[in-house]
Amino acid sequence: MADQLSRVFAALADPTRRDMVARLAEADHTVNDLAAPYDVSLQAVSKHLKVLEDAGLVTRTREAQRRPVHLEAEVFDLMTKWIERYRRQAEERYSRLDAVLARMQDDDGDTAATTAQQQEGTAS
Amino acid sequence: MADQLSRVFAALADPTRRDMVARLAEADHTVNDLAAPYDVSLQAVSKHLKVLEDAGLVTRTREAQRRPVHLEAEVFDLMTKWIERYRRQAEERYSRLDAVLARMQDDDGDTAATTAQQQEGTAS
DNA sequence: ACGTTGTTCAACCAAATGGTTGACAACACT
DNA sequence: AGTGTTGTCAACCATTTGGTTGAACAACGT
Repeated sequence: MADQLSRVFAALADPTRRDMVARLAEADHTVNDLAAPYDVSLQAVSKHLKVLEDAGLVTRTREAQRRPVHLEAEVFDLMTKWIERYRRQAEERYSRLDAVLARMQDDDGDTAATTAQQQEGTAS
Repeated sequence: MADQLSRVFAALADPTRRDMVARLAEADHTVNDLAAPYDVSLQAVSKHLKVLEDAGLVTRTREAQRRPVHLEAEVFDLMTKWIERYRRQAEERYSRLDAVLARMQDDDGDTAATTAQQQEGTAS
């Protein structure tokens, strides 16, 4: 279908699914249990769960007739790794830029109007 | 349209958009610049940028004809906050469960077959 | 065997998504 | 003034998504 990271992000892009994850963080739940608060059919909830399962966010084991749903929190790491990597990169870049701007203030350069992105583009 | 958290997750659910964000973490880019590596029309890239902009992940300022795209890394916090909250909650639950199981081992309870989720459901 | 409970599968529908092409707006360069 | 560069807007198309209903399946209690 798509790479897992895409599936995880897509799965969490829906408020109902995020709410399910939130509740599953507290305790495992059956499908009926999960469906109770929402004003949609049981089948719709089952579909949402399939999306979460395909993303690797939950697993379902069998227990008599019930299908307890269990949150697999490790998948969160996939996202945080991705996010943190680029957040850090961006922040480092901004602080480098701050340094450049501070230097320009001191020097009173005549290239002060040049935009930040060009500075960055040519910076080492 | 939808809440920002949903928009941010949805925006990052697309590999092309994630790649754009990755490149924007390094340096600001113009639209043409951004579009170069991808095998899609410029208009498609423009649409992707609109999605990222609506999510608050990027801003576009005007500079002559060019429209430099700039990454707004603060929005990442929205996601990490959400993710970390439930990850922590889930992890705490698991360690509590570990404690319960350990206690059961000691006691050699006859309810050992009872599933974890039921233990959790009635715990605390 | 039979009904009940819990859950999924199948077919369908409306809206959103990601892509296309064509027109055009804004600016820069002669 | 005329041309090229950079980017967006509008209309269209195919696919995906989130929802519905109705039927089916699976595991129990009787």
